[in-house]
Amino acid sequence: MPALTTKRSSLRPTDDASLGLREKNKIDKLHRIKIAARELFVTKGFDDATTREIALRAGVGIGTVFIYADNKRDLLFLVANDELAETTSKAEAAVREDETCLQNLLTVFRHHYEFFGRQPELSRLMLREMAFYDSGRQADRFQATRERAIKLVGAVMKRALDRGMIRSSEDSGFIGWVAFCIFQVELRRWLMTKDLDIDQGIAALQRSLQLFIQGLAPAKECLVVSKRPRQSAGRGRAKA
Amino acid sequence: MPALTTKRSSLRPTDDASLGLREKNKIDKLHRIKIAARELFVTKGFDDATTREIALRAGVGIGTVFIYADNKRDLLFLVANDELAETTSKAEAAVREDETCLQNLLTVFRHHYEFFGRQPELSRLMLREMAFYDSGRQADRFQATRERAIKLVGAVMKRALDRGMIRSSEDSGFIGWVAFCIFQVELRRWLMTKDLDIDQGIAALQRSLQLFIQGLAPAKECLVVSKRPRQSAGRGRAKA
DNA sequence: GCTCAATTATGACTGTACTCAGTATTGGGA
DNA sequence: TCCCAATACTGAGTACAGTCATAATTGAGC
Repeated sequence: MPALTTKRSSLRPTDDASLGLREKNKIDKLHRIKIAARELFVTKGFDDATTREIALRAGVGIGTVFIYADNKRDLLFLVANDELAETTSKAEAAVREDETCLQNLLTVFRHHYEFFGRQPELSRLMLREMAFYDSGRQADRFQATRERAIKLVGAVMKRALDRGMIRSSEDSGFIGWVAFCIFQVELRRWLMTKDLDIDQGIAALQRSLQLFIQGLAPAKECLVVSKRPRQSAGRGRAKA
Repeated sequence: MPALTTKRSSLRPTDDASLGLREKNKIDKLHRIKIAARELFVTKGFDDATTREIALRAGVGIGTVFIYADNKRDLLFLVANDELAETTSKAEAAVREDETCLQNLLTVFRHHYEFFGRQPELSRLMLREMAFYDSGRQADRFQATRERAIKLVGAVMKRALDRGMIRSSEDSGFIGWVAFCIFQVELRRWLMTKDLDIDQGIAALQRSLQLFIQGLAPAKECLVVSKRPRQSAGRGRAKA
């Protein structure tokens, strides 16, 4: 069981004497709600974990829960935000100046596969909201972290462009975006598989990214030589 | 168990004397529920349309609604399935033997942009489920139509490969899948914009797909050989 | 320490999706 | 025609997410 709790970098429960009682209580309540929600989501699943039970376990009233998260879905992000931000930071740190573009992409994405693979059911729910979130308190932060990840992929691409390892008329941010598109959909597909084998998932992603890098351009010589084999006789599907 | 929806090509309310009363009633009820759900979803939005009101308007009991759809989300698919299937069929028919790969892709995807742009709020909800649906009665059919669209993109790619308009060591089905990945995420992004201008959305998609087709290869030998202006690519954009 | 406006917490209450035990309808067999 | 099992329909009932008027807590000014 890998540590479910976050690094103690940011929100620590209750020290820091500089804060007033009011502030300390708020931080503490938030922390308890976070812990309770995580435990119940993980053990019972999202639907079967009731907000009342979360409130009970956190030792707060039901109304209090909805001060810290806008709705039940938002609780999901509350639970995941710290860990996801940390995942992105680790991915940032793992990028290597001297590696190939593809290798760096796979490194970044592997960190995310590991994160999402840890709690598949919750990940599926989170990814569902990732696309169209209704700006809840916590979903905002989630989205911000996602932007950071997209930027990171763009940075990887920029480095590769600068060093001449790849070539394109488009700018690195846009290239990163397209790579991120592929990552997102591949991740989704992987999360629907049974065993969730990371190496297998990454291998599939690698294949897609390799295809993206290679492109589909016909080698010029081929175009020149070949005389467009016109087999347009049958199988015409076009109508009207 | 006879399927609820697939008996006839397009469910018309109540003719076909060969059917028993029982069957006819079922088809009729389903039809009324579909109409009622569509009207209320469109006028009041998904959240504000209550299942009770849908039942009332359809002239059935609330329990009956949940015989035909597994849950409220499933009602969404009930409403959209016919139209989406039709959209895919139209897209299939619009593919042209003599067009470029990119052009055919854009034609297929434009049909889908038009469909989803018609009811943006409902589309966003539907797309949310597209990735991870919890196999409700209607969601299954939705997913099947999606598979058909992926196959269609693969077929477009196959044709382009066969005619030498594109080149790749990968098979057409897989190439189609990657193109579909890009389409999906671009569509999602487009649906989050304010004005939902189709030409604008398609232009963005085109840029991504063009990048995919071009690739990022530093083109070792290709670069050396390429003295020829690639005239065949000069088709530019579609009707727009 | 005391006062009191500002902030934070609370849980009874509301409206919702969805269930299921019971009722009504159908069609084939007599 | 009538009967009755199989099928389809129903709405009162249940459990839930989320609200909001009220209560409790805090800390600055005295």
